[in-house]
Amino acid sequence: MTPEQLATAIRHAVVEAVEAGEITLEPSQIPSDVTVDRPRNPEHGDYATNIAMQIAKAAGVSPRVAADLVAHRLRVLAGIASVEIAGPGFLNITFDAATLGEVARAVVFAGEMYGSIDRYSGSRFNVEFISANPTGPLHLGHTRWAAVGDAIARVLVAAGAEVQCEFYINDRGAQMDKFGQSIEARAMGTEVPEGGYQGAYVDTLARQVVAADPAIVQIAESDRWQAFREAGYGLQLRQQQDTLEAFNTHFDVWTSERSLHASGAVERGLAHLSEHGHVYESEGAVWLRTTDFDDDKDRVLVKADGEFTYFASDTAYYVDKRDRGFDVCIYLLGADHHGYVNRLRAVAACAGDNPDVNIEVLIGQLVKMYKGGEEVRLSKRAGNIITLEDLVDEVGVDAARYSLIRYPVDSPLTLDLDLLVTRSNDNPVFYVQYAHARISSVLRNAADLGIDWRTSDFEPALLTHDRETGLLGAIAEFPRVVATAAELREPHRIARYLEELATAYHKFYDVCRVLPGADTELGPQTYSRLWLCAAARQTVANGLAMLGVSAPERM
RNA sequence: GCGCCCGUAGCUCAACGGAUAGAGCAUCUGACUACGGAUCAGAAGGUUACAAGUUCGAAUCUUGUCGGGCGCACCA
Repeated sequence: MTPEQLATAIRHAVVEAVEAGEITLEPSQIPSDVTVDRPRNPEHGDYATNIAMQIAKAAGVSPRVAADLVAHRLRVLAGIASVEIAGPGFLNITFDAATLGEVARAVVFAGEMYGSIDRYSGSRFNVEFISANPTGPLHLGHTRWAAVGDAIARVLVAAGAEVQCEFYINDRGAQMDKFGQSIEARAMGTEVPEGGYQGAYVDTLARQVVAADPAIVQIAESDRWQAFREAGYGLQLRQQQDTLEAFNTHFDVWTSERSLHASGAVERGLAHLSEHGHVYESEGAVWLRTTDFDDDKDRVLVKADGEFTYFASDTAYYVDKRDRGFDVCIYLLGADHHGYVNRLRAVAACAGDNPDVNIEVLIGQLVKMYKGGEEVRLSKRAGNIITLEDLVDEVGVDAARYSLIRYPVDSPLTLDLDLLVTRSNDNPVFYVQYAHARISSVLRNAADLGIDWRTSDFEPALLTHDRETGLLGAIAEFPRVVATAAELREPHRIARYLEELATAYHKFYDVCRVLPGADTELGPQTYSRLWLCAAARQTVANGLAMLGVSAPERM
């Protein structure tokens, strides 16, 4: 019996009590999601539920009475050893040893699919993140989303969703012109224009552009900056793409703002919005009445000079995504863009969609970084930006991704580069990976001894040691953690869970000898513990895969 | 001024409204001539910023105050 099945059984017991006339509840008063916790205190059993306290009031009975009605229906179920009523009305449930042990077998059989659930099967998600200008390298501000956005996508996939990761290239507008003019200036040895790009990378781009096309310097001065702009654009975009692939973050689709205009998607988007009646003209400009839907002020789509605004591209892009068949469009934005939330939701509403369903804007707070006890400030002008590549060079892909993913994004994150490079528990990725390597070592040693646990008898009832049941319980939690992480779009829950799972394994390993040694002989216990090890390793590996972090067999 | 986010151990942070608020780091004390000591066992460390409220139960929900971050374009 899994925790999920237990929850179902508990709900069923409530329904039975109602049908038997023992308590009176409306169908809506029976919780659809029954809470089943793993208590911290082992005296409280393997699992605990608060169902009695939830229904007591509506049923007009005391929690203890409600608890008793549920308890005696659970006690007769196969696999449940005991059900006790405790405290204000908690039900503390203990499984038979074999019931818990069966988890190991199920995990081994499920393999890489363990933890995959069907919560979102049939749903199509578009996850857009980073979406930087192609005018420079990706920096720390983008890095958090590069890791977290990718992990969110992986978790949603594990939850059964069809997911497309998308990068929106802001390749239109004045900043691109400044970019071109800056490269040109460096190549021609002239002054970088006011407000232009100063970083050393501009020099590098200039050299690369000229090296690839020496004739570019011969172009007439009036047109030359545009040639530099296009050449630099191509190089910089390529560089961003290579960096992200090396970071284990893959985008299925790269959509450029220019292409939205070239393909007529912008006009189509505006037409779509007009049909829904939220577009109007005023003071020579065309506006979207976003104030119909909670925005502070209406937004301009077409300026008085006839130019489309950036906002026009955004609205068209949203309509385009929905036309491509996505049920939910997720936007991951930095805190410096939180002012966009209401207007983006308003766009969805203006397009005739439900902003509570079809669009989701997640805001991530900014990342600070310390080195040598001092904050490393981000400043493109001063040229001391930390790029995603810098971070990876310092700490490696696994540590960088893990450190960025293991915290919720709604609070600002402070990372200490000096601690990240040390292989201590300040960087728990090593703790988790070590558990995987350690299990791998045990299984390797077993094979060297000629022990084939797969073809041996697995006896789940032998796994009764506290450290064994603790590990089994941790393994059994995984699918529920995936469900929560997916529903809340919080992949940090996977990381935190993996740390608990690793702890459970290390504790088990410390006390429970697996392979035959001085005091232990090859027998059923060895085989059963090897099954448990295999299940633990599989779960660790599956969890790390959801974070895009490697699961090494040796470290 | 208005809006969003945050305030938890010395530090970095956890905790889908549940039982005694937990980890790691730092400090202190222990554990292998058997499977990887990058581990494990233990000690110490708290008025969950503050004040009211909601309820069987609040770090979590509501309101207010204080403190910090970010944002309020016919820029992109």
